[in-house]
Amino acid sequence: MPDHDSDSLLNRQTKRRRVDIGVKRTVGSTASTAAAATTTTDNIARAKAAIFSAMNSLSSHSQHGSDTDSMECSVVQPHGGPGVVSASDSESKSNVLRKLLKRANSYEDTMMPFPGTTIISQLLKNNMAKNGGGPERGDRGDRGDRGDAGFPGSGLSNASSDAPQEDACSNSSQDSTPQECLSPFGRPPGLAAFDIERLNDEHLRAKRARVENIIRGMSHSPSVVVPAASRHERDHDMDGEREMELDCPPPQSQQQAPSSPRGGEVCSSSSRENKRKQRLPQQQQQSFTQLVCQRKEQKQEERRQLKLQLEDMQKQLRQLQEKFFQIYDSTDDSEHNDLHNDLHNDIGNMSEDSPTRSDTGGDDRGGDDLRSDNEMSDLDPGHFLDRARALLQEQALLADGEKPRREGLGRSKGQGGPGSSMHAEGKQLAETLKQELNSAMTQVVDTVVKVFAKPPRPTPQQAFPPLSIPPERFPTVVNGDNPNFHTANQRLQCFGDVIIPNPLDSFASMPGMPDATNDQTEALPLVVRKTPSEHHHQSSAVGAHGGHHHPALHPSSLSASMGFSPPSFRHPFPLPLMGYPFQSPLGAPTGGYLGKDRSSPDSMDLSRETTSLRTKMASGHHLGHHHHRSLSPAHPGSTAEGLSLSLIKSECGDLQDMADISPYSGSNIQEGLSPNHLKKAKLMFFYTRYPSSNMLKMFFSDVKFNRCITSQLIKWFSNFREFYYIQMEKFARQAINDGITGTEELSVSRDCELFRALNMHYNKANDFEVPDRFLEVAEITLREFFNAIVAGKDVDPSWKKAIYKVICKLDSEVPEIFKSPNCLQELLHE
DNA sequence: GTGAGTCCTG
DNA sequence: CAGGACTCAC
Repeated sequence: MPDHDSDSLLNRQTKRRRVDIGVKRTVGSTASTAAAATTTTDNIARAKAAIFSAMNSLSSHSQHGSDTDSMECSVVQPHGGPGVVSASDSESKSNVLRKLLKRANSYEDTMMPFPGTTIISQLLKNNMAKNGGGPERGDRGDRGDRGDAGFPGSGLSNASSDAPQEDACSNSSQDSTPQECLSPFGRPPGLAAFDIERLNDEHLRAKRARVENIIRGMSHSPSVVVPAASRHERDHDMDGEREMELDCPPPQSQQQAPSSPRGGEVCSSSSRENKRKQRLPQQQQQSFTQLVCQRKEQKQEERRQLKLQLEDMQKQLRQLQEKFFQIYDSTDDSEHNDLHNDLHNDIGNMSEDSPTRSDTGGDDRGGDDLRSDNEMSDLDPGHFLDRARALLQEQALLADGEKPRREGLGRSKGQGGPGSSMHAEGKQLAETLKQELNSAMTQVVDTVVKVFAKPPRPTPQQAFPPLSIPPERFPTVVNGDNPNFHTANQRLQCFGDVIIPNPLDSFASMPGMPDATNDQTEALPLVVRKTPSEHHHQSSAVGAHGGHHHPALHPSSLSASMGFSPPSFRHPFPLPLMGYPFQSPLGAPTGGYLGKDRSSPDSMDLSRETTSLRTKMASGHHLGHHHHRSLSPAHPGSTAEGLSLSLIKSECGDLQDMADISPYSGSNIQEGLSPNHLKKAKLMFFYTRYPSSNMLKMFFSDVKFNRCITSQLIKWFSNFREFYYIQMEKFARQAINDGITGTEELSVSRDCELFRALNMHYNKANDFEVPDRFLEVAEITLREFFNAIVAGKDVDPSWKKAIYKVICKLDSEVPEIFKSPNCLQELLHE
């Protein structure tokens, strides 16, 4: 996995870790890497074939799309008369396949309003076919179980026709035995069949029947036990492989779901089987009975997986149907007639044709196929169940009295009144829906196909089901009971999210899960995947501002990034910020400050200070600034400052009294220093360079003093002095350089450069008249520096201390007005 | 040990 | 302007 330069180290590490895990997993569970790779390729190829088939379903509305399908499946499919069932296996095979394909096309036609559903049906068809039947064929599964006999009412006579048919189509290579190639369930995969239980039972029974057939065949030819076994095993493996290729992915997504205990079962079972498989190479002579037992276990696992997958698909299908019904619920009856007719026909298709549909017989779709399907389904109790369910669903969605009309409509699909205006509207709606679904579907399909087409650089044979498997691979497959089966699938699943998006996942989650696409394209290897619903929920929850966060602690993005620390944030309304606007000496709390200073140079100063404060805040201090922001959005500067100061308080751990003061309490005592306090301190510097702590307390009586506040104020003045002395030294040296020889030539006036620099620093707004005394002190200081430098005292590291001593004695008394909290306002208004 | 102050850095 | 390191006096 290529590391992106822009990725942070953490991300890179994470990615690497994930990849490593993935590799470990794969390697750990792979007995034969090469074989596993081949199997993976096979799986990919098959998945590709399935995708292409689905795409064809989308793009091809033609009833003859079966040609394409068969071509892609590498199966030469002669076109025979529909409904003709040959007694020979090969013919039966062909017919069944053709039927299936045709049926699929007819589904496509009827399902056009639901492109996604069409694909789902395709996939389901594949799976169901592999599993040997449709959901509603549980009873038939019984029949098949009893003896592979043909189904009464079904045109198919072989018990194992359908699934292997698909297998043959997708794998296109196995010398499948007739039994394997023939499925007892030559019926269309019904999506409307919501009876999962029956489907699974049928599936299991079909598997069992096949296994028994295999056993029988093996027992009849002991002389060829090993080769036959190999062959059978290979076939079975291929079959299982194919099944897993489609079956596994959805279970994986569900495996991750905490609420899916079956996922764990599958996982454990898979691991168990893998272990078993790894042992098998040393037990080449083990009885086939044992293999059969294992096969049964595997079938059960597959069944469970299939069940989960079907559940997902059915959920999505229901969502689609409900949406569709809701859309047309508001339309009139005529619309219902037409659209519901179509829809129900589709549903009937998915549920292997409903009685109603069988009655009509005038469907647009292939009549023969449908009829045969109907014939089969008519005798199926499960079909009535499905039908009843569909009706109930309709009733729930439609107004009373709709049902009879619907029934009548059901009889004549496509007979909906074309002249109805509502019908036209409905058509428009349908078109819109189609387009939307088509676009979504196209996106997903393109993505999947793209991904599939890229990585393995498949050869033509790999792109589609390989025609043959290298003989040398047989032993591996046989011995390991297809050990690569799980391995490859695991690998596919593990990297499915990144490298190989599972086609089933994409399709399954497509209709109702817009996130599915993102989910798949996201680089989330080995990361626990949520079920689509979970995903959706999660994303929605995130969108809804993370329901997991405590309401009181809703940190803003900034606070979150800064590492908001609730414990240190005891007061809901930090006073530094809160109090500041209310006592602002510069004007009204709400805007007076900004309104006045914004136009003045001082506002820039304050902005700068604010910026610095913000910088400080951003430098890793923890503040509940989101409260400030929300409470005084009009005072970003003061807010920041207050925060900064409150931060200081927090850091000092002197927050005991903070909770006592509320910004609305009217108290003049602030918990922190505001920008105005800083400004005031600067102005005070014109009078005193070395204020004592007591003095500061006196002049900042509106501030609740603590160690931190005092230190802060002292630090302020220290900084003032620093700048002051720096300027003095600077100008003293400059004077020396200018050739001044005597201190008498040195003077500090209001228009001199030194004063301007100082005034700019302490009185940027120039809205305060600097006392003359300060000029005197500045002049004295400058001369001191000049003399010291001239005397060469600056060689002494502490040569300034003597100057400090002198200057500290020059402090003058600060006017009483500075003791007023509103001194700034008063001073600046003078 | 603590506070005040300075120096240096950012 | 703040913070850290450091010194120094108490």
